[in-house]
Amino acid sequence: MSVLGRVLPSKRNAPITSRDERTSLLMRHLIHVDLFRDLSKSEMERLFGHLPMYTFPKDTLVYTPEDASENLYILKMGAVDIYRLSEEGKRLSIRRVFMASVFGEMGLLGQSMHGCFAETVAPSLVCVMSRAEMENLLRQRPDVGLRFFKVIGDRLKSLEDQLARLAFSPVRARVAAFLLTHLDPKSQEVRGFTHEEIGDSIGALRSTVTQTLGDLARVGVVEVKHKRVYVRNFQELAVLVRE
Amino acid sequence: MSVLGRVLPSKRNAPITSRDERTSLLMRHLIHVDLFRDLSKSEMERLFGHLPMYTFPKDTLVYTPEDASENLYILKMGAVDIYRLSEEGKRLSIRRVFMASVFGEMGLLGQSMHGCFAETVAPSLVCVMSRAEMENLLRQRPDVGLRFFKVIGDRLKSLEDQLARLAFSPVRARVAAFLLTHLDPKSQEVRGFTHEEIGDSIGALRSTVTQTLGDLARVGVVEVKHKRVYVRNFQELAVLVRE
DNA sequence: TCAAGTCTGTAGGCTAGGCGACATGCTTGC
DNA sequence: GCAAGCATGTCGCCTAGCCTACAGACTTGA
Repeated sequence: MSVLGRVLPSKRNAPITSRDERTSLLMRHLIHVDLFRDLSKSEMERLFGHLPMYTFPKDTLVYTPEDASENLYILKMGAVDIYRLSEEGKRLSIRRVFMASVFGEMGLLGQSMHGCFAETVAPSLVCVMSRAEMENLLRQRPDVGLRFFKVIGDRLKSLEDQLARLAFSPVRARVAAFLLTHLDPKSQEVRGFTHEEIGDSIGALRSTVTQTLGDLARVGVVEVKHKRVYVRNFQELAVLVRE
Repeated sequence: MSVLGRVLPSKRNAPITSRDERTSLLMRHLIHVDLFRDLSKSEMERLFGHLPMYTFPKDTLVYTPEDASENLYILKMGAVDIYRLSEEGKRLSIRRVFMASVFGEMGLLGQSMHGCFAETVAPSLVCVMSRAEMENLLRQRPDVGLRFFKVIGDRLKSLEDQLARLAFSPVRARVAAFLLTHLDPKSQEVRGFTHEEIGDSIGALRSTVTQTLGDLARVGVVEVKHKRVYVRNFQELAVLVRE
């Protein structure tokens, strides 16, 4: 039923079974997952020690809309895109998940048919927790539930923001917003997204995004390199978001 | 800080304090709130007996984006619109809440500044639960937390659906979708919404909605009356949603 | 190092739907 | 029962951004 085994039946995504290897990998990454920060190391070991873990190459489906499995996926390394496809095959990216966060939470929320694909955009290490296990954890530790609320609150907020921007703002403002929310504060740049991916996540055509980035570059707000956008005028960009 | 007292300082929205009246109103409506179905009558009485309750006339703000209060609102009677306003004052309706459901859950999810207005669209009876009280309840009764997950899962799903439709579908399909989701199965009609309200909730102009409904009527799919749309061809409408 | 594949730049035609404006029709409160 | 105020019908203009198409640039793997 799950695509896990179906799409990638090779050894590459076979569960990692060596006890030592498991424990080491578990502990090294789980402690960074915000959702579980209330748990002690020993509790994590007890709760997660037996969970299956998978490695996926780039461009691999983790789940699809047809997939009825209700799991919480913990992304320990790599990156995963959550997206929908329209009837005609157009893509709408909902979000990109990076290491030490979780995805697939809709399955836990009684929304198994939520219409999303989850696809790795980099080689990834994923841990899978079933709904039953999660419910069990929540019953034992309501404080984890409260953290979970926070995580989901962020999702709701961000979805409402996206919805409002799509309804109100022209492409230019949506591009500006995308750049600001994906800006790496250190390097002052946005990397890892093609213009097409940006378009898919703000609801615009690839060529329109290229055009818009070109406009922004001409005005000196950004500098565009291959798969890379350097933000030169943070202030002005923040103004453009509000148009 | 809360707008509760500020906007409506009259007696009309003063808390109802008579013990008998309270209990009667509480029990009559709380038992229909899905979120609390795991609780016994006596538990409800104990947990909710002391909560403030308010009556609001039509067109009254229950909270605003500036409102930092973190409450869960239980709508016992009436109807409330949750919406955002753009910079230029354009409205985007997120959803309309009817009796026996809850709203304001974002406040509980650590999103006090979530940018939404809640406004009654009919005379309403509202019960208010603070974040602390809710957290307390969740700690005592994790099963209520699981129900809450379901409620929030529905919200996430519906927001994603709206987002996808806004990104992919033309106005006509969005109108069709609106009609289907707000259709009263008994009377086969959609009532209570002006064309402007429909527009605000699908991200379209009032006049465009009127135009579109006219088109649908000309094709015989619906019949349009004042503030009322009778669906005549359910099948065809369902097809139009997918365009 | 070269070739294939992917990503980006650019341009022209085209239309959905925004925007404004006005006229007519309900309906509700006095 | 009337008048004021909403709600609806309709029209024309106009632009953002879709769509298609192609060419040049960069990157990557063999």
